[in-house]
Amino acid sequence: MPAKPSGASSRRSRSTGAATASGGPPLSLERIIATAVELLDTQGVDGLSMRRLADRLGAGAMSLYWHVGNKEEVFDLALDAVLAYGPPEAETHGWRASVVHMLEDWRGAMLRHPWSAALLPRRALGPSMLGRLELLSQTLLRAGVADADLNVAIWSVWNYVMGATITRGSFDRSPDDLEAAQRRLTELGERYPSIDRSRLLLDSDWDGAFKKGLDLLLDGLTPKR
Amino acid sequence: MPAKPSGASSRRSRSTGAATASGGPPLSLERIIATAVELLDTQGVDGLSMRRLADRLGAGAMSLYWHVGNKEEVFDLALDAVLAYGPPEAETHGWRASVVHMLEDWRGAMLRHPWSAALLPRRALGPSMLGRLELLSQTLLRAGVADADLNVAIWSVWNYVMGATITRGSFDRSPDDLEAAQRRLTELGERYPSIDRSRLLLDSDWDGAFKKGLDLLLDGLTPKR
DNA sequence: ACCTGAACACCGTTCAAGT
DNA sequence: ACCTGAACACCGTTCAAGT
Repeated sequence: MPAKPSGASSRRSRSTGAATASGGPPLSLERIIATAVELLDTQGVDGLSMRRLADRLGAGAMSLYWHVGNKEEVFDLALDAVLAYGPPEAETHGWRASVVHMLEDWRGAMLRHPWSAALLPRRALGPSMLGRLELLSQTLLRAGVADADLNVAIWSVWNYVMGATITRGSFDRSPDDLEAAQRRLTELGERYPSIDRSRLLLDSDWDGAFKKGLDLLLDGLTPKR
Repeated sequence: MPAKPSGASSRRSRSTGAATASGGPPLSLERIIATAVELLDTQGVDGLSMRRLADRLGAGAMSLYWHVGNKEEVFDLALDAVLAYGPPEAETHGWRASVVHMLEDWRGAMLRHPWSAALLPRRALGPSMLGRLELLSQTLLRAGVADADLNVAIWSVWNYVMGATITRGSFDRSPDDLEAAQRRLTELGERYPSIDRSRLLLDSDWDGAFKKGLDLLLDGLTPKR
């Protein structure tokens, strides 16, 4: 069994490269991950199979296993790629702005790649999320959160973003679907009068609610001045 | 194609029943769901296959499809079974106690069946969750929440419970695993000094944090008297 | 009414082999 | 160093058939 790079080193293949059977560009970790993300975005989690991924890359079905240990690693790498964070170019003023920026960017990334939110809790934390956690941690300390309260504060924020985004994503089906669901609720009639009446499934300002709740949460977690 | 019950009617097979090939009790929706939950609890989401489920029931591989449309329906039914809610026998005093009771019961159910939290956002809302939402809705109204604020309040609570439980469940690996993860963090050294120092992955009082955060949230959502 | 096996179109992964 | 096909042990589901 030859030594495999197994995902760590992704040196680009130098020279012209014999390339793949169908004449496409040669395989590389970057290309594999980029195509995996593409496939996940368009076909969903169940749409990603090693065989389909290889096919899309113009490669033989088993070629991927040279670059990658197994399918789980593909998920980990795609997830980490999608969650990468480069802090804003412009100087943000104040700890609050930088926390909010990071969290909204995180949420945005998960909504742009709807498979990611559901996947994130099931995988180990990759560098992208560790980086975000580190930034969050440092910024909260800078904001005056006591050492003893730090972990609770971090997890509260984390939970808030995860809960809001997962829910929002799951109700982000087509308007027709939502209408149908709400109609089903109405048919069930007397069984669920209150949530039927409030049109719970339809009238929800997700973005506004997110911002508002986040403000409340940060107020609560942070020492009052 | 004969008319199938397709999950709605679950009338029990009367008479002794020819039973299954291996002589076990006859199939029924109840038995199928109960065994599915068992399998999910012991083997996880990936451990549930239609073939394995049938096998465990002492039935031929394809017998399930008489009782159930497809695998997704098995998930829906197992999820709904696990999330059923019977309000407490004893009279609870006050809206707050009854909200807290329902939410902690919900959280408890998801933690007892670790596959359920991750699955819930991906499936349509079943009767069990609709019932809980209805109860929550009515109770919040009783607590004085204005009609216009109701949906935001409901989703805030929902998001809170989901976020907290999914995260908690995902970090509920063996202590050894957690130690290893935290050690890996330490090795990465200067990269994540703050979360390494706070032992973020290890020192987390999940249950305490949940209760505290829920109290804060309910205070914030409910009109101050 | 309920259960069944054969068959189809897929999977992930190992392995020995090619260049 | 990198890519490949054959093969293995699985999947979910359809269908025609059994009782």
